[in-house]
Amino acid sequence: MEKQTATQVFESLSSGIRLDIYRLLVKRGLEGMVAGQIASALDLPPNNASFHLKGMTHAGLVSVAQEGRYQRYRANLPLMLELIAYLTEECCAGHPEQCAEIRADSCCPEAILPPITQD
Amino acid sequence: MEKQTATQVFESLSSGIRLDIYRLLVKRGLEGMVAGQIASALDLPPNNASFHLKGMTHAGLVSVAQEGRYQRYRANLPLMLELIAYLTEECCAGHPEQCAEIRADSCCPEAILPPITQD
DNA sequence: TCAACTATACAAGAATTATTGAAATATACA
DNA sequence: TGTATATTTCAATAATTCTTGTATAGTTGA
Repeated sequence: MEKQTATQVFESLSSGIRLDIYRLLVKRGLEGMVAGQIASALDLPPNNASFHLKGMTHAGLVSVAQEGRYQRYRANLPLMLELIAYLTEECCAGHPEQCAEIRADSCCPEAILPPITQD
Repeated sequence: MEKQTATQVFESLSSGIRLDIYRLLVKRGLEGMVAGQIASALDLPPNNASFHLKGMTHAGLVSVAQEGRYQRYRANLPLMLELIAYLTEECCAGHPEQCAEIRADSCCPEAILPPITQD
């Protein structure tokens, strides 16, 4: 993954509005939502929702498909998986035993580890 | 996880410099790096590195421990795991069969799925 | 074609963030 | 105590992003 792709995705999710949009779309899965639905679900002016959706689309975080006069948006879950891989690339290089258990648990987001202790 | 925590983490990673810092620290694992090392590794003015590290620390993305006159920074990996759980909360609600395979593969970041097809 | 509807594009001001240089704080060591 | 080192804080400017209102483009169905 290119660094610019990663920063664009993170920039997209750094706004409360865009984070709400993304999580809403993740919940909807393959069904997705059309722009107007998103705007009214989150009580946003349609042009503001459109502004944020444009940025998210450009970052690849959501996809858009035209349906007549509607625009249907869907979350791009695979991109999130690529992003996680990018972040943990070469994790704990040189000391694989350190992060073995961390990466193992990262396979099950439900299992949250306690914070790293500071020596 | 609180929404504000999530947006702060994403905001932290939305800058190329901070993303570089985070990935550098992930590679170092528990060993971490002191501020000066980080600045010279990334060819940054020390005060600029400090500026970004402060924000990342406030977001919880990195932790800091004093070692004499040095400040040692470490990546907070568990927070990233919480974040992933937060993002995929109620994923594909109502149609669990849709995302079953996606979530299964999310357990192994190496396996990247093709983009979601748009109907 | 016309009117209603959906959505995006554009422009302007407010607000936020980034970068740099200079100064300050704190620790280490002779 | 005095000097050097490590890091942070502060101030000022530059750059970017957010929000709102208005205008434009495309689609639908009478």
